[in-house]
Amino acid sequence: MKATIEDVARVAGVSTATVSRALRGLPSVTPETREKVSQAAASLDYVVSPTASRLASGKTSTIGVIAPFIDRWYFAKLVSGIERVSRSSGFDVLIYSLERLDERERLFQHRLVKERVDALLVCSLPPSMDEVRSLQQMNIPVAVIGAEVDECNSVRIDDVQSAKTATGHLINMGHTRIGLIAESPLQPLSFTAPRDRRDGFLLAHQEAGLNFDSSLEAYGSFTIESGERAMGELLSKAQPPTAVFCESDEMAFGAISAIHRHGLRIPDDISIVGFDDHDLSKFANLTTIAQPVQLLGETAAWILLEQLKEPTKPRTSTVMPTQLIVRNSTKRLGSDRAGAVIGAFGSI
Amino acid sequence: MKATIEDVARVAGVSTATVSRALRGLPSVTPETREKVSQAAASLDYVVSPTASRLASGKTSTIGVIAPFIDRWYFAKLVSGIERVSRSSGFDVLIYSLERLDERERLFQHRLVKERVDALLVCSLPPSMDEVRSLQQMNIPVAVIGAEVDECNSVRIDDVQSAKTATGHLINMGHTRIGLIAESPLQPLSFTAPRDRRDGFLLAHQEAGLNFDSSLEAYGSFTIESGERAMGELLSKAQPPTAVFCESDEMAFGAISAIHRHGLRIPDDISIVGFDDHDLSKFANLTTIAQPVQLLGETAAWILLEQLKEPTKPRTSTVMPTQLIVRNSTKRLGSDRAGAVIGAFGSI
DNA sequence: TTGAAAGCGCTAACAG
DNA sequence: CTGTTAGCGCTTTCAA
Repeated sequence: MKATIEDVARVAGVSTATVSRALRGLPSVTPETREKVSQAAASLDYVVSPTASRLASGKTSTIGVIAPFIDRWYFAKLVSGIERVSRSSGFDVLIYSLERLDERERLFQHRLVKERVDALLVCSLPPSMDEVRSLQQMNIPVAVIGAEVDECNSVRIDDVQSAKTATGHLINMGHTRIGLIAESPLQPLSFTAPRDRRDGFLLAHQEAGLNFDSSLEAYGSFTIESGERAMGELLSKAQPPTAVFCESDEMAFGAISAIHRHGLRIPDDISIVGFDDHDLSKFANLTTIAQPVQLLGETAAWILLEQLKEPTKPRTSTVMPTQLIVRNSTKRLGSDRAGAVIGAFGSI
Repeated sequence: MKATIEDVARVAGVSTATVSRALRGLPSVTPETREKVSQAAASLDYVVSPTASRLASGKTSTIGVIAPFIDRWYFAKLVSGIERVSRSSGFDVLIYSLERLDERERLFQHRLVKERVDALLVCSLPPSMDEVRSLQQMNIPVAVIGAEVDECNSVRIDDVQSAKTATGHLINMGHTRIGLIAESPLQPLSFTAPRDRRDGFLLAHQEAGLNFDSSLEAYGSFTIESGERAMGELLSKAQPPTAVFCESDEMAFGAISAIHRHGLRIPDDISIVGFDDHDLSKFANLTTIAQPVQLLGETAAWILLEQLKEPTKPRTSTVMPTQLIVRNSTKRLGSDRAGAVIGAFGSI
């Protein structure tokens, strides 16, 4: 029933070693031999057993992906990019989602991963010191997406600069009381992007000689719901902000919702800037920072694959460009509403 | 450096066979022996080599997931559910995305998959006759999510009934000119859900003694953009519909966008019903059919795992419940707007 | 309950 | 360029 390499060898009239070489496209095989082998393999409907080949070669042809979630827009896009380039190089992708925190330790600590993966992609989770050490002990190529980590490849955007640009846009429009919807510092998974974005926000103020009223900071957890709640808090202030920078588009969606629920209008009463350029942002007419998420994933996977081919390749640190996309959720403070452009999700 | 089962055996003073049995929790091992082995393993920081154990046992402890995309809300949620329950049973999840169509053939045809997977989960892609045959030749448990397929386990919702309910809601509200934004029949990947939803839509008309004006049908491809385009077509009709049923929430988002772009209001000028209950639908105030997507994934994975444990378990066909969630994107034809509820994505 | 030994199907030296 | 021969690290009869 299921043909092995021996069957192929027999039919082709060569040794198993030759079959192995021929099928893997190694150079030292005559065209004729290769052809003979291919035909034999085809006639037997033979496919190599990845398991056997992994055991013998010590290579798994698999890239591991560690991500905190996989059902959020950002991570799904990332994984999609990773999967695309990995598979096109014949690599499998093994996903480790960290939704349960206790798995985190198990994942980074043990050889569990090392045994099943040739390279590792860590998404948006700067590993702790200990974890970095564990990673290094694995002695496999590692790339981190969305953070800069010593000793690891990294692919990311400049969160500080991007947030500064977003905030600068608001400041340029004359806003001075600008709110911030940021990730709670209590968040157990320690991302760096939120902190960086907050820094950029602050930096923009500083460079503009503006004072940030820290009562205008509210916390969310990168979800719509939390963004809505946070915006609710800001709106309940005695003197609410005239503009708000949200560390993610999803929180911005929540904020938009809260604003409308309070009977206010965007951008007339409040301007909103998000971060990500979520698929829906265009339709929500949200001014935001666009980052090439899928491309981040593709690039990171590509770097790892290159390093697997050529182990001497040096570590790289790639910073991808972002772009401020001005839509209709922001306007100059005090000005009339610009034109007659109606937002996508007009009031229902 | 890396300990093997032999090292453990030596330290524990037993044979490798016993180590294997002890570590896998097989019954025929004295508590004392097991304890000795565990300690030895721990002291050596030993983890089994999945590769070796796979080759020896013929089991991969891996579930394969075939999905057309992984960066769309529905599929990401599905995968998330699958991953959760698989991993908690010690199974890896291998994702095969079919974004490139040519991969489809390769995937179903060959033993490529069979060699790396103990069971297969096919998401929303009713396999063709040939493909079903291929699947059966693999002789492994297969579950299909979102479609009913002979000889396979299936986990799904009742798309016909759900769409009928959604449409019925519109009809109950007095609408008679109801538009339909459906998947293009030209779509190469053959899903059944779209067809079923269309059937349900038609059925609702029929049972209400209503005639469906087929000029009110427009096509999309389950994306926001395509929904927007489709709605644009409907709005350009001499006599546009007063309500529209969209086969997915994402297309509904696009439709909403188009409607506002045309200066019309929801639900005052047009009512909209979607399908899915996307994370954002609550905030877009979209009336829709909620389906338990993550649960579908969890259930399907669970069924497969059970069948792997107990190969005699019969195939199952599970239909999960859906629910009409009435929000503020629909209203009775001709009535005043209900109350003062303001939509989440109020006009920006 | 435990051990000995024979593979699982392939790859990787090492010869030739 | 091709064949021979050891393993890779585990599981699994079969005996004891």
